[in-house]
Amino acid sequence: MTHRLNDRVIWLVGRVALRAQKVIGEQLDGVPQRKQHYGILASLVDRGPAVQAQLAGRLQIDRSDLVTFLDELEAAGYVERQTDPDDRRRKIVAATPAGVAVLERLDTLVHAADDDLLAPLSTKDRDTLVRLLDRLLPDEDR
Amino acid sequence: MTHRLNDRVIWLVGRVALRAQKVIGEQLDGVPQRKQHYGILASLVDRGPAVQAQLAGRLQIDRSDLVTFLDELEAAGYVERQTDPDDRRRKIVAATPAGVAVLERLDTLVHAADDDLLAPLSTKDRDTLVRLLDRLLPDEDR
DNA sequence: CCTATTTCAGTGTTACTGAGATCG
DNA sequence: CCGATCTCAGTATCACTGAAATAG
Repeated sequence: MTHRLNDRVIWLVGRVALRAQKVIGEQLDGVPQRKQHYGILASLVDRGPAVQAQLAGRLQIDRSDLVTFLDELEAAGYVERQTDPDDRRRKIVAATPAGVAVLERLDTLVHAADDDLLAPLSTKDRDTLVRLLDRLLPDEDR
Repeated sequence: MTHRLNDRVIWLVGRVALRAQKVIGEQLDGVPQRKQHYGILASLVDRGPAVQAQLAGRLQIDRSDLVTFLDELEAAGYVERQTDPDDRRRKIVAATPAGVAVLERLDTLVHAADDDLLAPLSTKDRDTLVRLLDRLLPDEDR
């Protein structure tokens, strides 16, 4: 009870996320891609192509915002949108080879940002933190 | 390397913070106070009165935004601003008895939100998570 | 006709920036 | 005159809302 704020995860995680945002912002400074571009490419590469609505659900990005991010990635040649032959309302999104390449460059930066953020923790503690945070996400997001 | 996004704390913590924000939003629905009001009151009560700039630093709230939140809390009678007699540029902010009371009501809601967010974790794991997250914050924020 | 999907425009929220006012 | 503090107005970022367009 002495330090309420340090005992409330709701508060703590917001603070840490704010700091994380700054750190990743520094790493991506001057790079035309952002956190969300990284997330989209990573999801497409690691988990395969997806229909936009699925992809939005997977990443918990608003379907509306996803349109914009995909527009940007498509314009840069990093993803492709193809109409689903089985249901022409849908568009299947996939990463291009150039997208895979840029993802790997971005991942280096994101990894560096992680190292920065996690500097106070040992390797073991980092793993524990990842595992615990992961369990807080709804199943469909994993 | 199979699931990049689940291994990057920068990404994970953003997702969790987003979920946390929703959960606390639900708990505070209909309550005129917000997360930041809670944070301010908790800091003032648990760590004592402070000059605005210090308080902003402690909470990592922008000094500019703090003005607005304090205006609201002061109008409601939950905090008082007094000019520092030693330096009349400064204003010392303190919680009033009414502020202490409302903090305790808010804390119940925040605690409930935490329980909701942390539902998948055991008590022990929750403690571990709090401890790890806390270590990621710069010293001056604790 | 109704539903699902993508897209677009507008809104709300939250944090930040820069400059003015006051005071030491 | 300089620097610190608080305040105010405007900007930027990011997520959300609601509806149009297209198609099953």
